[in-house]
Amino acid sequence: MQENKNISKSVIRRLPRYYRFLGELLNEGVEKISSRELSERMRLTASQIRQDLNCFGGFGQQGYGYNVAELRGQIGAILHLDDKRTVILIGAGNLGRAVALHIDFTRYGYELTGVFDRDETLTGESIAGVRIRSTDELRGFCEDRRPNMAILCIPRDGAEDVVKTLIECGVTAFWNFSHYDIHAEYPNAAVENVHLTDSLMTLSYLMEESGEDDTITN
Amino acid sequence: MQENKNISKSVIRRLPRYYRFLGELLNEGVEKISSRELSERMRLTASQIRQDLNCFGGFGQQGYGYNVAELRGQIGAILHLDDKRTVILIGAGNLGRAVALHIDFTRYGYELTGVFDRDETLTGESIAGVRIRSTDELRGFCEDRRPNMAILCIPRDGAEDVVKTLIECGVTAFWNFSHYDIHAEYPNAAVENVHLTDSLMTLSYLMEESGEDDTITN
DNA sequence: ATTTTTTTGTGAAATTCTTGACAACCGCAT
DNA sequence: ATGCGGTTGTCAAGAATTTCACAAAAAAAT
Repeated sequence: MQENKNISKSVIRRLPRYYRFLGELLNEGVEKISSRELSERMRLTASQIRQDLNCFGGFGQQGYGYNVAELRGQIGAILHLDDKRTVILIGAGNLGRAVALHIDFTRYGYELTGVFDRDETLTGESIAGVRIRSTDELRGFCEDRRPNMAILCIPRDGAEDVVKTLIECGVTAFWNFSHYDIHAEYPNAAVENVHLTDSLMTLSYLMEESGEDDTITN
Repeated sequence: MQENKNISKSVIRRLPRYYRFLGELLNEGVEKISSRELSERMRLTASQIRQDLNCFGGFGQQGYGYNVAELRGQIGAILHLDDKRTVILIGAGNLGRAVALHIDFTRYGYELTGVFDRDETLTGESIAGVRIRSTDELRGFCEDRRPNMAILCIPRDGAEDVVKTLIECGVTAFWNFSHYDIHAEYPNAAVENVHLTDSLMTLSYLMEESGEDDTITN
């Protein structure tokens, strides 16, 4: 499988949603589904679903559709959800805590192995069963334990240095909740920026425009 | 101003980022900036910046560039960040609390006026200075206070009913952190879905592909 | 004043993404 | 066996988005 013929980012961004919907269908006991049925449920075109899935190989069967369990498994594999990975959290404030507690990491193959905060008064406390360490220990810990991914829940000002340190220690993936944009200085790093305030501002725009119709395309 | 000639969603999604970078420039005391300089900073093309801004009117001056403070103000206005709005939070779990405490709502024109949770043992507690109410009070509260927006930090199963209730009470904007997809049943609603797990799964994919280069376009 | 440099605004080309259309195929009923 | 309804995989058209390129305009330099 995995044809790897230049998969576009647009397709990748839809895969988790497919995975989610297929999980729901599985819960409901649905065994097979056609691209048309799925398209109605997900509010997109059947053509897009077929096109997307076809990037990775023929998971469907003509006249039948797609087997829900199998397709979900395939997408999970494409997303590498079966891989075992370790993750550290930088920043144990409100947001960091919530992410650590709210996300079911094991479900996506991750294990939370370290939590760091520059506020030394937090050192020793635990979040999600993991002891909070001082940021001073960050470099030593990473060189030793080699985490695969780092979650950044820190203010903008500290972020640049932390990223630099982590890159030096070989961390190449970042789930970035900070207001700092990790950019192309590190071309081999994988970055997902979660800019909550950007999302809120987008909503502010949409709120006003949503009534007036025909002003927004796509 | 505001030409309103079918602004595409892609452009809208970039506006908050412009706003953020212009805020930083302002903090640094930068007075004017050219599309080229801004493009280097933001890692996108100068052409795109000019094209984007031009959707809303000519904010720049040839041979000079853009005035940082003025441009930021204009984008803020386009995003309606000056409007006064009220928002309620549904779900006072880890994530709900973190959002309530972490986001500086007043900065974007919002006031948090209500918090609801179906867990009655939380009733009476306060988050961010707002008393937690039982979900039973939701309908009454909304009919009375008419909040403009609702933040959903609840599990998937409760979400559908809550959305239905809120729509009936005239709430038309949703900042949705739940796993439930609010979809086109409500064509006039403005929705921003923040699917954290989708983002995590995307990162899982990118982690694996980021080394192998030329497999991802865009 | 005049020229040079810089930079925007914008039409058009290039690229990317989505949708439409249909042949090939499968399962099922007859 | 054979035909029918349904569905995929895929190619090509269509739409949207991004980039290019340059005239017009402003500022700076001479």
